[in-house]
Amino acid sequence: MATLAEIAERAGVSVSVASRVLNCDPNLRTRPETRDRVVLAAKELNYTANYAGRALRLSRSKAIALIVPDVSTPLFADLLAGATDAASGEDHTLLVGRSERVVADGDLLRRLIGEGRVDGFVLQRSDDLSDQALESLVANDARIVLVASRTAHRKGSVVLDDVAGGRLATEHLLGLGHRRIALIGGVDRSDIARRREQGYTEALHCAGLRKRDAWIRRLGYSPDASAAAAASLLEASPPPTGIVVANVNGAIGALTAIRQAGAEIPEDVSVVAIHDQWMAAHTWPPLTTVKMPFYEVGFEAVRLLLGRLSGEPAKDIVVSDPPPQLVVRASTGPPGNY
Amino acid sequence: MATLAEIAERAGVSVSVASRVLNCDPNLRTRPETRDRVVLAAKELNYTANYAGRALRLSRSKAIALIVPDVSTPLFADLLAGATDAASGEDHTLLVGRSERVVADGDLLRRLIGEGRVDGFVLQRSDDLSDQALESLVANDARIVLVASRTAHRKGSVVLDDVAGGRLATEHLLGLGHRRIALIGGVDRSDIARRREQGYTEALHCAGLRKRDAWIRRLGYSPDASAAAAASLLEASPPPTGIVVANVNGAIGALTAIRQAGAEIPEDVSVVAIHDQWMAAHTWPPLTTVKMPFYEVGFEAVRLLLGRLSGEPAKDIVVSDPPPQLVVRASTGPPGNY
DNA sequence: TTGAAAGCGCTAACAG
DNA sequence: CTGTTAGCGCTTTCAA
Repeated sequence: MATLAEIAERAGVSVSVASRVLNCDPNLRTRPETRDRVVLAAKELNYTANYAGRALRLSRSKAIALIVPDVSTPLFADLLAGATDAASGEDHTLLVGRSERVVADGDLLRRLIGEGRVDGFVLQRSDDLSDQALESLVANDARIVLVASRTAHRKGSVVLDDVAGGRLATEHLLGLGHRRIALIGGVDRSDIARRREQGYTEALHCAGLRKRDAWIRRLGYSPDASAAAAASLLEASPPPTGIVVANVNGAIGALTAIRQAGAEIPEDVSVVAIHDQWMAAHTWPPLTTVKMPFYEVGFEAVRLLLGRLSGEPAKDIVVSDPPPQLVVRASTGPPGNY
Repeated sequence: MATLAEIAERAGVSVSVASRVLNCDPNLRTRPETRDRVVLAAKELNYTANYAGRALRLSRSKAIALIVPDVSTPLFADLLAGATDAASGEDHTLLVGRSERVVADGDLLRRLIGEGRVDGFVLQRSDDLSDQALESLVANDARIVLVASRTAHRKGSVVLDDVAGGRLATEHLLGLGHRRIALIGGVDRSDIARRREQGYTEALHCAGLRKRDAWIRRLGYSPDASAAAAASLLEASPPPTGIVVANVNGAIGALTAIRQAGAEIPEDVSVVAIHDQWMAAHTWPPLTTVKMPFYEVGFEAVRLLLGRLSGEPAKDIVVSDPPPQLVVRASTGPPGNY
């Protein structure tokens, strides 16, 4: 590749002028003609600035990493797309990492930053990371932004409007006439799960209902955990006629378990899930969901991170635009009569 | 972070010695004691080599990119895991890109290399890229390795044993007693699809059967395309009693379409898919699949790329270890009697 | 056995 | 308006 020196030579100027022209240095005063020569030379030689040279000089790698617990869910694709778009919009590259590594190797993050490979991180917490471990991992580091979940003592996060999501899912069931509505939530320590449950509770209250422990399960978001939860809910007496599952992937497992237990969906029990993904249209029956703006979360998270890296103050963001949206398919219907 | 100069100073040696010690330079002869002092100093200061400095000096970024058409399928997770493991095993970082970009911006790849952001690419072809476009994209560039598919005129690829996969899926149905076996394949120009179809054909031949065009659909791997294909297959006369779907995601769509058409699985028609993913255990009925070693493909691909980058000759690899493996679930059974 | 020094490509402070 | 130059952190050649 062409170097800056070559451009400068060809344009008959010094490297510093070339550099400043190509970087659009605002307080560079140059006669248009020299400017044009530089631009032309750069184009002719197909110049692109060398990354390492710039990084070394600026001590900024212009790369950030997105660390997630699970890339095997289509939800991740949305997050990644948002993050990638925001990153490349600001001329940054995005690395993807899996959080098991990070958990196994406590100061991996700090080391990656130390090496100068990346300038910062967007981190999606893994559910098996304790609050304490998380806090110590992120400390008060401005170079780490938390995504989807947040912590009590630290600003710098982007989350969904989980309360609204939980409320919307529950209200849908309520609107269909359900009164015995169960919740398959996440594990206790997940703040996401707590917020979705709060939405569920609020919706119930607004309808003059109270939440009943017998209809609540908190086993986590995996298909298997939710399957187990669903099976046990069907044995409650009376059993619920509708179930809010706090995560699509869990709901997919729940569907299987319900059918294996011999119940019909939605005749015997309706199921609505929070989050939408393509597979939801291909379950049997197709799953009613609440679509959450996860792309936007990814997008905002890298915006926030990049902002912080250039000195903006810390803040916590709740993405509420677009708002959670109900996608009605066939897994929900009016309650049966038993 | 500590710099090499700081380490050198603390150890009372020159930077060059420090560098050579820390890089385990084989033809460096140093007395153990100096060596130890350097190592100790590095440990005390928690030294990690600065990335940009090294990259600039070596003109090697030690980063490679994995470019894929679709991150929204769990299959991608396997590929990524394999690629990541191989990359970090050789002290490289992995970037992830989506191929739409690459297609939209023809010389993105070359530019990324030019900038020195990455040393090379593992590229998974998108089906809507024509053979010609692909060839011109990768040319004979040693810094690009193709994954999952390959081209006629160029070495440097890692693919699955698709023929074996297609054969195994078909033999499974044959073994259950099916004689009218259909194929929902990929689009014509996909070499993956062609190989899987070849496996299908071979298995049929071995059983003394011939493939019939009326039982073959080549619409692509998406759930919707396969759904349409499945629906149309059910209207063939006579209809097939078993269907091999060349991709899990397609099969998930096919299942839906078949049920919507009112047919029972596997009583009326059995379905087996190539590739396995967690969702297959949660379809209804749970889907019988042929698990392919996609993690290994990712792994081998970056190995191959890294090898090529350090001068090894080009080659094409077919990953056949572990071999395709049948995962019997509930979507296949003996043919019904109609 | 070890050290000095050049130079990778870039930006920016400073000098003209 | 433009040029000179130092220096970011590293590796490696060459000399001692």
